Amino acid sequence: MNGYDKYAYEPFAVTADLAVLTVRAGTLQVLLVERGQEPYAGHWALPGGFVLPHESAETAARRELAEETGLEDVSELHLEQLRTYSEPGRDPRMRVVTVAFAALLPHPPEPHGGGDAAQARWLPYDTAGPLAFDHDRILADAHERVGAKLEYSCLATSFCPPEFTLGELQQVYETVWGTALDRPNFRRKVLSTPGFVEPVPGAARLTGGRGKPAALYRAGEATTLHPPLLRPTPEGRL
Amino acid sequence: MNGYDKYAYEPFAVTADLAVLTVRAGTLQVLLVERGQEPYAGHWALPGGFVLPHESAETAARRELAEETGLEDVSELHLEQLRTYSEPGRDPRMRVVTVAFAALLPHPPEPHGGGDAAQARWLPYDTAGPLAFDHDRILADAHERVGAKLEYSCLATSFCPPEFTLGELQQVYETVWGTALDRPNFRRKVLSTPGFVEPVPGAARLTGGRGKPAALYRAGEATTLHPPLLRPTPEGRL
DNA sequence: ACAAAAGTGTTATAAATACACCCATGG
DNA sequence: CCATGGGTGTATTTATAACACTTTTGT
Repeated sequence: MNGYDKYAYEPFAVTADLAVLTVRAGTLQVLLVERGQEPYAGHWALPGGFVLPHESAETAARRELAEETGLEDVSELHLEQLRTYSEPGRDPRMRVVTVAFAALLPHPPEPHGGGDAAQARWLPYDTAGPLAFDHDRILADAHERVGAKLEYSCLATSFCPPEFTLGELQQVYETVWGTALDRPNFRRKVLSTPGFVEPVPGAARLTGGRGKPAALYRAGEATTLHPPLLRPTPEGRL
Repeated sequence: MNGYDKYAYEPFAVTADLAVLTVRAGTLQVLLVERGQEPYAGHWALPGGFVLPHESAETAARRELAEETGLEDVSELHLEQLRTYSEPGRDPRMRVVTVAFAALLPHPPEPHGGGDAAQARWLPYDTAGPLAFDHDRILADAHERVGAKLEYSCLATSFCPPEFTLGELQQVYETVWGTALDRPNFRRKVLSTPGFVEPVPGAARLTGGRGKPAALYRAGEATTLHPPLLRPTPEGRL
């Protein structure tokens, strides 16, 4: 803690990278950018960029999110700080410490493609091939974290538009977890948790072209689920 | 992503700070160091220090932990990455990005006091007054995270010596959560979770000077708890 | 008429909760 | 013999899981 010579060490660059996730047509999708330069030119990578001197990592992440998606108001979106990746050698050029975030979007706008990236696109999570740097791992961590948070938080509504059906909400769980859920039980669970969702007087039919019109709900005040909604057979089982 | 001039920006310093927690005599205690220099000279702070050019944040945290506690083998201890604190102005001297970790220790060795700190000491969590920088918040985040992980992981055994009684294990939960638990139910829950603890043939009596000698257990193979062991009345209740 | 999706009801099982009670030891 | 902590048993309540069944729409 002594000295504090700003230039005593090789400087660290700090970046904020984003795993922007959405659920569309029953699949989990990620917003990826194609790199235009070496290293990893032509590879897909998570959007992100340097944290500027006056910014916090979260501010930088929000700025990158707005640039990449073209959304005007990004201030209300849930940003989940995942963890920080600081292994030496992550980036061949210099020492980069990356603070990773997960963002959950409802109905995805077509990506802006602005900024430095060659192009930005939504790609299915499963086929999001080998990514640049250690972004495969960051993306996997994001998936795991979001899956876990669905169990004990009301986060799932972040994937939904302002008004949604219980079927859509259930599809969020099923898509992220990769398992089917029993509809009656899911319904009871959600409705019996005070503040998870609240009904909207009026109904629309959305899920498919067919079927009975579903009642609409809005996200409620609650943020946590008690008791939690556990995944059928979690991986960590012994 | 263009240019990559290492010195284009004001450099960021990256530090790894530690919330080292232990349970002693029914209280949650934190390892704190007294600062010898401005700013916050005389204030208590979390131990920590710069991440060196060749280190990851976790490696740096482990190094600091060894220096501060004087423990020889720190490689087996559980280090939990909490989150990264990057708000500008956290440190009045320069731009410091801190990756925070929580460490859980069994029977605490008296702190070494080595390194740059004036002195290091275990202090009760409750009375760990206002700390330097934003360390109050980091410490609170550590407490919250550890409390939450006790619910669905076998982390509690990290607070216990290699061989421990179920009473000691229960005391970890009660101390971290600040609530009393029903002993018979706790016992059943722990023993019915395969791989949480495994019995040691032999018994000792530890908790007080009195009472029936308690059977000893070792930590098992399992890392997660299914179903979880939920806190009686979690805060996020609506 | 049929498929598809929403919504309701019922039952069986498993888990969490709240106790009452006995056992072994130190003072 | 009593306080203290360990350990066992059991009933109640609550939550989960697995279904069968009705309703409303589009084709």
